[in-house]
Amino acid sequence: MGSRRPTLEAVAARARVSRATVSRVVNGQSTVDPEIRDAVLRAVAELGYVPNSAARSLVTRQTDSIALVVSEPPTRVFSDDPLFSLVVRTVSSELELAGKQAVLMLASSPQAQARVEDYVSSGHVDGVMLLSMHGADPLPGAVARMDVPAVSYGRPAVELPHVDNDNVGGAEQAVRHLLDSGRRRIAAIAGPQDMTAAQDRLTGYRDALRASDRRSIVAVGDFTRASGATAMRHLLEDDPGLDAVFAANDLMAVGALQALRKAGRRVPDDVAVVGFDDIEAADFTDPPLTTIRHPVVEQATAMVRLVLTPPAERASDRVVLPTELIVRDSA
Amino acid sequence: MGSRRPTLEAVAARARVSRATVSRVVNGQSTVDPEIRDAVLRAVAELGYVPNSAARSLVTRQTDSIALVVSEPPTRVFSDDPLFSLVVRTVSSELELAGKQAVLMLASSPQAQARVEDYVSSGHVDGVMLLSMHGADPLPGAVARMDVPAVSYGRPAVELPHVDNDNVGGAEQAVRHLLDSGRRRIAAIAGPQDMTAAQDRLTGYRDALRASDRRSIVAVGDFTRASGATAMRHLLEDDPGLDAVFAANDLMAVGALQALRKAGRRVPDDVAVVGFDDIEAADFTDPPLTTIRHPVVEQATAMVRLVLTPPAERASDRVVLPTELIVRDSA
DNA sequence: GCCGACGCGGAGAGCGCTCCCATACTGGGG
DNA sequence: CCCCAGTATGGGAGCGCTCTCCGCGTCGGC
Repeated sequence: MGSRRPTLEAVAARARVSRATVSRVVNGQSTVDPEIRDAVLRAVAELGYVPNSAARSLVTRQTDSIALVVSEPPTRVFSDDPLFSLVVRTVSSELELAGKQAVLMLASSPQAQARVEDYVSSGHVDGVMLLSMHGADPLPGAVARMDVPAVSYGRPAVELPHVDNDNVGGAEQAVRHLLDSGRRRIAAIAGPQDMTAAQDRLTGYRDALRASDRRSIVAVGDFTRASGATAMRHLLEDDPGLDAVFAANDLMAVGALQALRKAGRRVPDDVAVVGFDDIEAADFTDPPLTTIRHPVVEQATAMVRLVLTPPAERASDRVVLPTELIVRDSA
Repeated sequence: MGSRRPTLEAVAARARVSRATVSRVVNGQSTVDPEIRDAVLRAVAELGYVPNSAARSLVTRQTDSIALVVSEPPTRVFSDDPLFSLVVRTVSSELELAGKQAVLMLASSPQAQARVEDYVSSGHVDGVMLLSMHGADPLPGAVARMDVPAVSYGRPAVELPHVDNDNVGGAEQAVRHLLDSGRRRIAAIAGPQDMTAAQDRLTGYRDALRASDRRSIVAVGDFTRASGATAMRHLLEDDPGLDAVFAANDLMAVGALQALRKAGRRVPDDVAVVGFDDIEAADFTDPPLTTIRHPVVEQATAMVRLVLTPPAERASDRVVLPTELIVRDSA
């Protein structure tokens, strides 16, 4: 083992051809005589030749790997884990299909961010995918300025190609469902407003209410269950007559469910509840949660496709995927 | 934008020194006159120079990245997700501390495995970490044969440096706890025997029983909840007099809990139950599950340390981390 | 029968970097 | 005052690969 790996040169010598010819064979060019091609292939097999990737990418200027940058502090929100896992897995296997490799980078700390920037600008990767939800995150901006294709999972705060689910439309869907079932006084528990998803969901709620000429009543949470419960209590104090609530994510909806029960309101009889995300647990709550499902796998797939498509050939720099209303018992 | 990135050469020209000197400065060698060093640094900053990693690793023969190869079919076992997520995060940030990058690779299909082998042997990475639990997995064997440091998370079926938790000891701990609390007839629900962890846990169970001269009674599950319930039913049929059960993982323990309830046995009064893993849900079962916790983060950290240490300098090729008995209400 | 076209293989440059080695220059001791 | 050690800098080779020429040979058409 210790010995150096065989080079193109060695293969060429063994097959009695030139380096160029071996290169042509290895890279699958058609202009090679079948007989010579076979000889080369045999030499490759005998020597166990594998091209040196550093040498190759030095001249081709591409690396066949794409970075997936996750810029959330680890396990920040518990509900992120399944999402993280699913997105990582989808991205990775989708990339594999295209003959590319996923390089996972965490960018939780400022130093880590700097490392990411260096890594990317040193030409390690052919593209960058961002998984980052906070508006204050400096990374999307930084990445957008580098001359490497970059896309984001979810709408970033800055101008950057991205694929998002239709948060506005999903929220509208939720509220319209409430409206259609005869609810009159529909409150919202909004998410942290430094996240675009939270902003968009609030916008959807407002749009839907405005369209039907109803007043909005909003409490803001931070996407955790506890904050959902607190927000629900406030909402109940402010407007005891409310008969429905739209929570910007399921975790907060679960909190709302608990607060509602504690306040003696029946769900859905007295108050209807709709969540957002369709997390695993939504099916196990009491009552099971009506919610908005968004296509995580499709979104990840679309993101991969986007980053792999040269900007010039893209139909659009922005993909928005439809959401789906999942009706269970809570509304 | 658009234009080529500046090279060492450009920096040298601007700083009016030679390439070699710039290289020395960039790589932090001490033998450079402070004045010249400053001039170089200034040129670097002005030009926004970042070293080309391909060129560098072509000559240094190292890439500063390490592969993390996950060879489970995606989301096979639901309980794997948190583990996957935690290990990935730990490995990634631990590697970052050492100035290395994590390259995540999925090797679920045979083609993907082949890709991994090519990737590794083409010199893309300086080391490989394996996350694979099945004995039938051919990858550990393949990787062990290449001249790149490889380590495994969990004991692999083949000879390969690894860091594992003490599955044998943990199972012994569990059984001993049962023994100490006066249980006389202790059954086991074993995991799939093509996984080393499952083998070891069964061994621990047997060892502990043998030490106290008791007979073992074993049903085999596949680490899922449903299989735990089924196994429990069988155990109850075979030996209605049993008063304790050790399940090789928590998911199966949860299944056992359900089967026990359905059979009218009270836990822990009639039958004591101990699980393994200490998953999130172990705290929420009824009754809360007594279980064996193993140090996931420490294990991942130790694995990183192992792969980063040249074989010659290693104290040992095998690290085994202690487990901890978490006593709740089920036993 | 000659010439152009075309197909295929080879030579060689060069990608951006590191590192060995030679060279210049400094200072201290004899 | 000269020489030699010691130290900082430059020159240059070469890592392994791709790709652009270039040339050779063959074939077909007029």
